Amino acid sequence: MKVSIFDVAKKAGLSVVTVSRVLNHSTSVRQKNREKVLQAMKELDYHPNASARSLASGKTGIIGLTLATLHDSVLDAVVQEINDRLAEHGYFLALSISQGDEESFRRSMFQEDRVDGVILVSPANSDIYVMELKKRKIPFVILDSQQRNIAVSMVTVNNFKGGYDATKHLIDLGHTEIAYINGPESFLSSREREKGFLFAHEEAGIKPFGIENGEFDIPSGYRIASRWIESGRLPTAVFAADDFIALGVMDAFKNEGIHIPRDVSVIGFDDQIYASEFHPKLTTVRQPFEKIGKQGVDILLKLIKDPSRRNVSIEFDPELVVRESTAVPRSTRT
Amino acid sequence: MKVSIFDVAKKAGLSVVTVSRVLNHSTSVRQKNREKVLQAMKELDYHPNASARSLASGKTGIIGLTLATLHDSVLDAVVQEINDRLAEHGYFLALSISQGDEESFRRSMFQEDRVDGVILVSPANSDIYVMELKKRKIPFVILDSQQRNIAVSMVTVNNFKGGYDATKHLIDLGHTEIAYINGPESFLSSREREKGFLFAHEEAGIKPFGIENGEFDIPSGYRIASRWIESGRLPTAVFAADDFIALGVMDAFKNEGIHIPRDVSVIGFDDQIYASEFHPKLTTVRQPFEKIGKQGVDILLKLIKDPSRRNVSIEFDPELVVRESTAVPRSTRT
DNA sequence: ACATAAAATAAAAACGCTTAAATATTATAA
DNA sequence: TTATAATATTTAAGCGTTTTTATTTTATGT
Repeated sequence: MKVSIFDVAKKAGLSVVTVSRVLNHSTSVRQKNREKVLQAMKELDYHPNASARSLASGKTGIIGLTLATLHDSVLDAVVQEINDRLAEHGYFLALSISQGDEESFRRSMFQEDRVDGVILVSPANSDIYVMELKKRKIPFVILDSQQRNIAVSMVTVNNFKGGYDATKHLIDLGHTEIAYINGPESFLSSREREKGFLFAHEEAGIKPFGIENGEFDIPSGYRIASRWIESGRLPTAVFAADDFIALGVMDAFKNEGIHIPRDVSVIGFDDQIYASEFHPKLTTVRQPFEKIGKQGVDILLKLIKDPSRRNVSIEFDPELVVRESTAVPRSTRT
Repeated sequence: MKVSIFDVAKKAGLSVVTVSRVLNHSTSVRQKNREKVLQAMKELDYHPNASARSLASGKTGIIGLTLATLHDSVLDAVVQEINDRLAEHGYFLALSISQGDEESFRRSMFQEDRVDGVILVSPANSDIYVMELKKRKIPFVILDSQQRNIAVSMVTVNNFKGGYDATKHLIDLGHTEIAYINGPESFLSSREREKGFLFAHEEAGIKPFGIENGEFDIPSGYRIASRWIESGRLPTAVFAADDFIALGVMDAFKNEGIHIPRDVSVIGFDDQIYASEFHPKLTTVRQPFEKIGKQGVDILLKLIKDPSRRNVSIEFDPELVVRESTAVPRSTRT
């Protein structure tokens, strides 16, 4: 009892091709006939079958989105933006949460011509994705790449500059005892931010208070700050590789009555939502997530339209957002 | 130069049907021939075409997931579980972030036979979804429903019990001045938790300190706690309708030197990840997100297998998780 | 070894749409 | 009015599978 394009055609007194034409917004349909078709569709409660359309046209209207984990609120903004932009263009989003292991990838939707294109967000080991996607000739773009691969399209953020800006802000305030808590070394972003931190110190001719290694999470910040407290030797400012670390650091300090920013300044990275919801509001380096998502979609859509198009890489500058967690160091005060 | 099922059949010296059989894990294929086919597939780097399969079989292998927003870390666990379970069964996940307005729904993937089933998570106004899905005969299940609709399958949590348990915990500790900060009244969960809060008080024969209204976020908790501080009249314990509110409350108290749990006890709801990452670690009422996700998938899959199956509703009990943010009230101490 | 049941294979018909080529209609200009 | 160009429509051929239905092969019991 399914109503097909034939039924619509019959009801409208036209051919199926004409119906198909109005379905695909083709121009070659007389306005009068278009209305007839639309009317027939409505009366029959007709809904096109996506599988049939895909099979015939070779396009699925689906974009695959690969995430390493859902549990990354930083990505929410990017994904939301991707979702919205894609919806504007009539695409649907297929989700693939994959740790980047070969097996889960093989089972993923890329294998069956299910998608017109793919967006990879912060892929852990993008190599295996890139190889397969290229082989299968599926257009793709990498967001927040952890590799410096020239042969692919990607949009990234200048993490070196972000690290530099954050540190410079602290130095300009008068700090000379600045600690850096890094994210995992495996992340390019960690390494780049660290370089920026180091460069700012060199430039100012001062030595870092120290560099610690953590994960991108609250407990890392808490643990490391607690160690400082125990040791009795505190930095006057800390630059955390991400907001969660910074939040953990603040939590540890605040619980010991160490006031922020009076006693210690803290600056984060990302400007994810919680950064401005806790007090003092976190000074941080903002990543332009919306821009990243939008740009990623734009690039991908162009790639889909013209697969021979050459790859493009776009890098955005992050932006320093000064809020309440940084101030001049205590010793400088009158 | 696409390699199809015909090419595989020819290479293996068998018919396309046999190839199709091994593709669909049918039993009617001699082991020897199955291997031949698999071998041919590998040699030709054959990948089946999902659109063609869907068109012929009437099944897409895709499950639609509808979320009101991505920005709800509470849902991450549910979505993750759904993703994993679905992957186990060979399904893919199509994401639809929709505010529940009619228009975005019309444009959604449900309209073109794109999905075999749908999972609705915390839908704001599920009516329009339910109507359309039923009309289109698409199996679906609602998780964390905000409506008490009997004619659909859903899995929920007993929020009344959660509210009661949280409050009872506080009362058992000796508290008699307990405040409740509610989520939006529009949420069934808010109203139910409040009822549980009230019932525990009635049962104990005491009066609540007060009931406030907020959103499910950190600023709400902070704002309300700040008001209490300003007024100079504090409850000895506060039950927050969710962990974010609780975190906001703790932030406000801690910044004023009000110690938790010595001066004020705080209990949350959900047990989302941050609950145990800040200090003191938050006592809360845990929602079994994994179970909810798993059960939702199970129900949906059964519904897909047998659409005539009658609807089922499952309700899980939440679980009190006592950590560090609650203790006996100050006055009770020796 | 033979009849019979069971299992495997083959041929052909959908599945519902798009698209290229061919044909018919309408508009435009001479 | 007629020729020509521009537009719209139709006919027919796929798109790559699955799913009957019919046929052939293999296994089972006597």
